[in-house]
Amino acid sequence: MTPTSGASAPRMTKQRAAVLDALSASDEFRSAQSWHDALRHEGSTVGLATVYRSLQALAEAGEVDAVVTDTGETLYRRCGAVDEHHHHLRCRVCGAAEDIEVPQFEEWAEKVAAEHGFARIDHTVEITGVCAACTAKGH
Amino acid sequence: MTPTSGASAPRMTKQRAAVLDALSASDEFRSAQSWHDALRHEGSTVGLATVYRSLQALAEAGEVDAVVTDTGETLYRRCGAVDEHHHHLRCRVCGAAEDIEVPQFEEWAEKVAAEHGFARIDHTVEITGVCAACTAKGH
DNA sequence: CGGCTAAATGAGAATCATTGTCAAACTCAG
DNA sequence: CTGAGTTTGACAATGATTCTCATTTAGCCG
Ligand SMILES: [Zn+2]
Ligand SMILES: [Zn+2]
Ligand SMILES: [Zn+2]
Ligand SMILES: [Zn+2]
Repeated sequence: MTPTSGASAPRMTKQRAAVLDALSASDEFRSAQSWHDALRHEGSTVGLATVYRSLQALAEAGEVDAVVTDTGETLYRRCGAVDEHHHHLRCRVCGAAEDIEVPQFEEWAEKVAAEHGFARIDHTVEITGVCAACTAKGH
Repeated sequence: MTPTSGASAPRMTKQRAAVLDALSASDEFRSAQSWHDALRHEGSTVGLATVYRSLQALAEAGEVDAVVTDTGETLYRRCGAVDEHHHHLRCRVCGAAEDIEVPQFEEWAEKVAAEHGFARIDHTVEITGVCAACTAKGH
């Protein structure tokens, strides 16, 4: 065992940096496969598995947000407010999204859950639609 | 083409009835596979594909509710308030759930979306946790 | 600056939930 | 009852995500 306690920070490999870069350059929610494509188009040779692993790690670390679509696909996005808990208004067509806060929702959820005897509460609040740009394009 | 207009109501086959029965006998959110298992254990010989098709049809018809878990699995449940729009407080361990209403949420969502130029709004609000029974069992 | 070792990568196989295929079985209007 | 269009079921095919494992590499030490 390593004498130093705690979990060491993940290594900063060039591929992880590339993933982070790509995410930082766009404000859209995209799937792992989509981010992988983007990286390849930029000349990177990252493997698909690595993109999946990086995104998962980043999501767990709270560096990026992840949402699951109604088709089961997981989409990732680097949000402006890193680490801050928030929700999203996302375009189903292009993935563009904005962070939003839902007034008093957290408190309300806690209360309702407690009233029903539920513990270890978690919640999902997402609003989707078609953004102005996509609507203009006829979507 | 059939002279009568519109889509005819889906046929009531014994397997679709069986699926509906199973759903009506439980208040838990379960996956298609899980419902299929349950039906088989009851002696039914329904095929897995049929269970999937039935659940989808029922969900589209608004007869049952469907939620997508964070692992991408779709869970189905026959809710007390059929056809009424509502949200859920669900146990991540056993699937037990209760219908809940979120005060003024729909109106709020519409407003926020409109302010951002989004059209064809939809939303997801789900609260999950571990129910009292499951907590007692040490989950 | 090398050397070293555990962590990270990539190519491809393997999973898993879900969907598609198509011949056979079935519902139900007439 | 009968015929025609539906629905079913066994199984193949998908598609997203995960796993395997040999190979590379980041980060640490001297
Ligand atoms: Zn966000
Ligand atoms: Zn858009
Ligand atoms: Zn419900
Ligand atoms: Zn429970």
